[in-house]
Amino acid sequence: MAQQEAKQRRPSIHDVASHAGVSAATVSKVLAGVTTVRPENARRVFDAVERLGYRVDPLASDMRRAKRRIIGAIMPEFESEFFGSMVTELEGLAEQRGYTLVAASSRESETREKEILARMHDWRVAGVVLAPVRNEHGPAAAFMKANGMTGVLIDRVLSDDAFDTVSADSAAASAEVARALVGQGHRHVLVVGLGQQAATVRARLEGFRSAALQLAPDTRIDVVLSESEVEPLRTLLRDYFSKREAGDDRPTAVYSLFLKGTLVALSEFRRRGWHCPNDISLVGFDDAEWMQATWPAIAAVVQPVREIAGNAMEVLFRRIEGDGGPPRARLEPCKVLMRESVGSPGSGPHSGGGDRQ
Amino acid sequence: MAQQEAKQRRPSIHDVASHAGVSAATVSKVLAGVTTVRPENARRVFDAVERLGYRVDPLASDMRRAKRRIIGAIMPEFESEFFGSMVTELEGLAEQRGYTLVAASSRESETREKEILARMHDWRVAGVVLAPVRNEHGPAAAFMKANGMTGVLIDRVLSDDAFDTVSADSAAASAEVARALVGQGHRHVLVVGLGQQAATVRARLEGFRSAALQLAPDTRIDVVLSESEVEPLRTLLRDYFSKREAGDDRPTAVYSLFLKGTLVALSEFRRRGWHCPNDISLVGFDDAEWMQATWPAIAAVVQPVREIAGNAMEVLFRRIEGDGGPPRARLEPCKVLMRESVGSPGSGPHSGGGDRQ
DNA sequence: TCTAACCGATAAATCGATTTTTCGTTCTTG
DNA sequence: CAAGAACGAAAAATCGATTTATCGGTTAGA
Repeated sequence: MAQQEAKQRRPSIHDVASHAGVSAATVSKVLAGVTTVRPENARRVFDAVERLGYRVDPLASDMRRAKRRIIGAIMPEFESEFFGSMVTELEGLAEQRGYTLVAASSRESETREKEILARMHDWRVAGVVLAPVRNEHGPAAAFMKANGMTGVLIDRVLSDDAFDTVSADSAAASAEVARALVGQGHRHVLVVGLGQQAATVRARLEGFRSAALQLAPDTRIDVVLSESEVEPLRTLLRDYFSKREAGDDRPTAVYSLFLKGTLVALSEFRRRGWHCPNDISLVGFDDAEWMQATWPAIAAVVQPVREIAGNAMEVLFRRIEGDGGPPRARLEPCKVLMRESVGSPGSGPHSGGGDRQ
Repeated sequence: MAQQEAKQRRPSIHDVASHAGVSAATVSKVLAGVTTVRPENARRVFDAVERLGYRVDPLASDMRRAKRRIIGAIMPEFESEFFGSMVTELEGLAEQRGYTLVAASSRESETREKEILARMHDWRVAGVVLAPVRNEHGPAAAFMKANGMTGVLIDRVLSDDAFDTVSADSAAASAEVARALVGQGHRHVLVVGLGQQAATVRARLEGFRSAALQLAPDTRIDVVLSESEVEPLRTLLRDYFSKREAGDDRPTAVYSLFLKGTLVALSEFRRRGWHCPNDISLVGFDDAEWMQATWPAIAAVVQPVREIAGNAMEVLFRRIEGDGGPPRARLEPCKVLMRESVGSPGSGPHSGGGDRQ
């Protein structure tokens, strides 16, 4: 039933109206759940809807209202598990409230980020969930501000004076990593990161540093940051290890502040024939499915994707519904999974590839 | 300049018209590039557009035309690199042609897949790129057919009598994997897969089997398939290995037909203390960034994401523009990257964890 | 000279809904 | 019993564009 001839024009609200013998306005009201309609007419409308297989055209529907039921989501990339599941979550939450999510990737470019935002503004989206490439002070957030758009900033942000922010509590997680490493006896740790993501990198670095130094003031913390690209980081890391190896004072552990850094560190270990955790320990910010399948399993900070997405959507819809309170910065706690890639620095440097496990 | 008062109603085409001293129709024509407008008027329109910061409302614009400039994309998940970059590519291609991409995740559920499709039909999208959960014969494709939607099916499909299909040439790639493994001396290989994805799983399995048997007719090929979920596969695999280990006839190599299978196999190796490639070799369908950073690096079949996306969009737009030719099934060649996880079965079974490299 | 074709532009219809206004009944109530 | 409130539904306005029909004014051809 309700099987219409394919390829045909879909029935409009007027078709339903004439089939039910009422006006289009009445159909609209019935479907919106207005109670001031005679039951008899409501029934006939429902019948006609059923018979014609009618469904409201969201485009036409949104046309008439001030706020359209579309949410925009801008992520720096779609290729990682973190942003992938973030989009999945956001889409589900938007759908729950009858909104459509339009997601776009800024591909780690602030220029593109702003263009996408302009296009979403053209669509007159009700709200935007923006995961900025760098931080909350970029051109995209400025654009949103200048055009009075409503939105939430997530992930690589700390706090903002115009928008709500939701992100992982990087500092606390990093402090926990520091406690774990220092607790295992590590006193010389290398931290690697990407300077571009200034907002969170600083929080992660300082969280780690202060916790480590508090527990063991003699801890030596080296830092290798690449400005904006991942590849330069590989070179910097290579140089760093070469120098340290020559001077025989290489770190006993590496803490990567972002996923690609973990991969770069791992492959640099490979190149040098170092094995985790005997030759060096490794912890990375951001978990991934493969990390528990490889040997050794890689220790990682797990970001609370569901919580971030859920909170972002909640606060966003509050704003859409007119909440005018001051913007709030929310931090969600992470989980730190200490896996086999972390051990005591016992075996000492240059221990070679002998025994594992 | 063009900096309007924030939060204010955006200028409509009528605002531009009155500022330029012409009618809305003229503005529309000028912006559409119609040449039958007096240059003087065109200039005034452009001036007004500039002054007001006017941009066409895509919603209102699409309202009036039969085909809306929206493309729907449905992927089984967003969490993997493959589908993540697929969405990125599709989005870029849609944007290039002035279309907006609305992506949704079916979360590996055929029910959800159909619901999403129905919603996209409500939006009257111009076309759909569907990566079905199972294959081209599912309810989603049937829905598209019944409603006369235009679309392309990608990835887990072979060919269809109603829609164009674009996918990786799984069979050829699997044959190449077979040649590589047999060439290295493997004569007992386990193939693991997910039965749900019938379309491609069969192609991959048969491609592998026929090539292997052709080269070495005595090759023994075991198959472990889980019907639809990943977790059962873990159990099946565990049972399989236990039995084979007891009988002292375990395979010397594993070929996983999909990414999660590779992860399951890897962690099962971990559990048993088997190391690649000394104790067992491993090749997986689907590449991932981490596979070249771990030790050993994991051999994998790389699917041509860009080519698949590019072709899908090209054929889709051809259909949107009215091409009525018979549907075509397109196969894009894969690359096979043989990495360290594959070696000769020399060390023999139960070789233990001694020497690596 | 009169009509036909042509030009450029405007008015009006249209897309498919929602929302406001108007209007005819029926029900209260003084 | 008449005035007014209440009710339910239809008519009309609206959202912001595109497209078609129309129209006045030239110019060309018969």
